[in-house]
Amino acid sequence: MANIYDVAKQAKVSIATVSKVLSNTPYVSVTTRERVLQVVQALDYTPSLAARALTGTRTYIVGLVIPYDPNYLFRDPFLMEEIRGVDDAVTSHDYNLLLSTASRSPAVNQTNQQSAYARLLRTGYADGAITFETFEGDAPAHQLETAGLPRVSIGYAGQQAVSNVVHSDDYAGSLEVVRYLLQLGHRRIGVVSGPPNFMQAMNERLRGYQHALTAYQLRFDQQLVTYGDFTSESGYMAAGQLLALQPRPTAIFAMNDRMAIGVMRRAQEMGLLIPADLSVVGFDDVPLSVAIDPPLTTVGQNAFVMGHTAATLLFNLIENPTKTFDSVVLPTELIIRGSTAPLVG
Amino acid sequence: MANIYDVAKQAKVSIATVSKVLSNTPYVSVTTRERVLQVVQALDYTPSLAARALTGTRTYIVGLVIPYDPNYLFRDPFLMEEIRGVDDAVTSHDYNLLLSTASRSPAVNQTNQQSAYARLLRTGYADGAITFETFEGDAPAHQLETAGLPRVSIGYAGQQAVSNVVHSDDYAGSLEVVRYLLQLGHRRIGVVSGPPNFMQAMNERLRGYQHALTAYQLRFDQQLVTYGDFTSESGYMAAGQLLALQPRPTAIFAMNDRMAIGVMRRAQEMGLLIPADLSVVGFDDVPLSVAIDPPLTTVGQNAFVMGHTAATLLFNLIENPTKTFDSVVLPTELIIRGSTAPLVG
DNA sequence: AATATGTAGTTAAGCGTTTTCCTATTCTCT
DNA sequence: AGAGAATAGGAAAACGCTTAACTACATATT
Repeated sequence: MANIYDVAKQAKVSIATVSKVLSNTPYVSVTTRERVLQVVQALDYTPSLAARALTGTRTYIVGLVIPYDPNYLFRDPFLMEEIRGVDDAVTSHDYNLLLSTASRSPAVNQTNQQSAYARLLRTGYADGAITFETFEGDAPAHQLETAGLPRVSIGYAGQQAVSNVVHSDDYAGSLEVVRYLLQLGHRRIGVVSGPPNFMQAMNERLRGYQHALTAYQLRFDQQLVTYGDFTSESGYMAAGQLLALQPRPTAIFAMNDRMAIGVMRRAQEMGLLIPADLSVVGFDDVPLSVAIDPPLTTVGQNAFVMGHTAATLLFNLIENPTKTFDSVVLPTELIIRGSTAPLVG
Repeated sequence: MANIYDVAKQAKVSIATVSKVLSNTPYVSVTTRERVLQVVQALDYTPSLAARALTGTRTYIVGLVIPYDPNYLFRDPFLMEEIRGVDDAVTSHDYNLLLSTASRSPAVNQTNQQSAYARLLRTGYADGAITFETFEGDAPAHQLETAGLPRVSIGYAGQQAVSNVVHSDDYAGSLEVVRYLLQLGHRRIGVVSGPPNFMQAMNERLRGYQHALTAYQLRFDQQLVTYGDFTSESGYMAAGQLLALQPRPTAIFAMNDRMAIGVMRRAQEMGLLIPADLSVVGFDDVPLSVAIDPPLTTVGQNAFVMGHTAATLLFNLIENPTKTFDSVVLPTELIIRGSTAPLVG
């Protein structure tokens, strides 16, 4: 592979000039710049990451700390999209992504003694890091921060005062979809949430639900809230519970699409027509939600954009480490399809 | 952070000696070695990756090329486990993982102009690469190979003559489970496969199915083969098709556990008892398969081990690039649970 | 006793960049 | 026209490590 000397020689300049051209430093004449760039092209020259890193300026690498949790796999389709978003942003900044998987319980994994965060720091080899919602308390985030490594987390901060987080506006999305159901005339709205205290996002969605009710002077009824584990099977089960209630709910808000699909299946098996007898809404807007019958009304959130945003924010932070932020909240979108209808009678 | 000079100074040796100690080069006295190691400990010294890479010997980084395909997400829980296995092996070798996501169709992603493979090469920054089953033909693999970069792929080689691949013994696993059903007395065994020509693994499992039949002098009946898309919903649909057949199959082999769960649900809804009226088997042994009722008989394959193995093989290859191999096939395990029973009557 | 061999450790070159400090040339004023 | 500023480019140091080549000494071999 060509190095900077090869370029310099062919362009008849010093390596310093080549470096300047590549870093857009001023005081290089247009003709020289052009000439150098042409040689760069011709030789397919890419600066060596290692050498760049060694000079101490930039490593052109950001760490990606992926949480691993047996249960967490539920979030998977989302995770993958988020990663892709991160990767996209990172790549377009000419950066690279260094991966670490982090076990929730360190014991799971014998060989990995150090935490993913510690490893990231040890190599001294990243300009920043993207982490996901910190199960492990704020220790890891702080660990990175005290080491002076810019970090952006995807997810909620939790009780801890962690800054630089990005997540969807789960509260508002939930508020909006429940308000929509209320406007349709529904008053008894069942809920299928995620596992209690598993993800902050679920709490936020519950909060949105409650506030929507309050706005309509409705009492919150604990009976109407059930808990699934994100699988469509658990939605199916939860629906059984909810639809046995007297009086029966006329709408069900499942807090992800897969559970909503389970709800629909159960309802249909019970002979209920959707949306005539029961309105069903989900959350996420997974591809499957358009494919089913009737297509699912849901709250859209864009995992790719989330990852992309997080990475972009990280680059801002790398540019200017003092410009931290509290949290960036991405809007959700109410997507009305065929699974909801006004309450009749 | 401490560097090699700090260590050398404290240990009262030259930096060369420190380096030798760390790389286990002979001709360092035990006392000196001990002393150096103690200082290394005390200073929490870790060699700079950048500097190491620059000397041209090793980068201590391997690339991980993750395929991305909207449909591919179905394989997700598996992918995540495989990645974890890779990460585990890589970490225990004191290596790091550089991530690239590769889109099946380049058009999906505007910003990523170059293929993940090309990017990996450009940085010149990996000692090897792990890739996943190559949708994109053998071009990428060859691209890496001609660049002299050791590579191991997880999955099947496809039609192309790609070496250094590792995958499960799908054929044998399938053969074994179908033979087991045959031994139980079943003769009409329905199949729910994956999307046609999507993954080589599915073809292998079909081949196993056919050979098991042949061994029992049974004719292969195309009617008994249906195709799902790995979701439990698709298993549910496929089961409807299969169970409408006359005479009805007495056993169904779903080629992943999620589809098997869909099959079970459909059968149960139709009033069939499992395993009394219908035996059901899956493939993969996902955590859920023990949790359902009855627990699912399935073919276990270990994604973590697969990833770990691939990485370990890659390190062998890095040590000795000439020692390539054709393919490493990981055994599967027939796991008999409650969803299968001898055919009665 | 002289030479060869083995062991322990050091010196110094080199990896490919970035960047600071210089020098040289060309403008721009007065 | 001459001084100072702006522009253009180069020389060389520094980043932190590995390794080949070397020195020095102790031990073994003849």
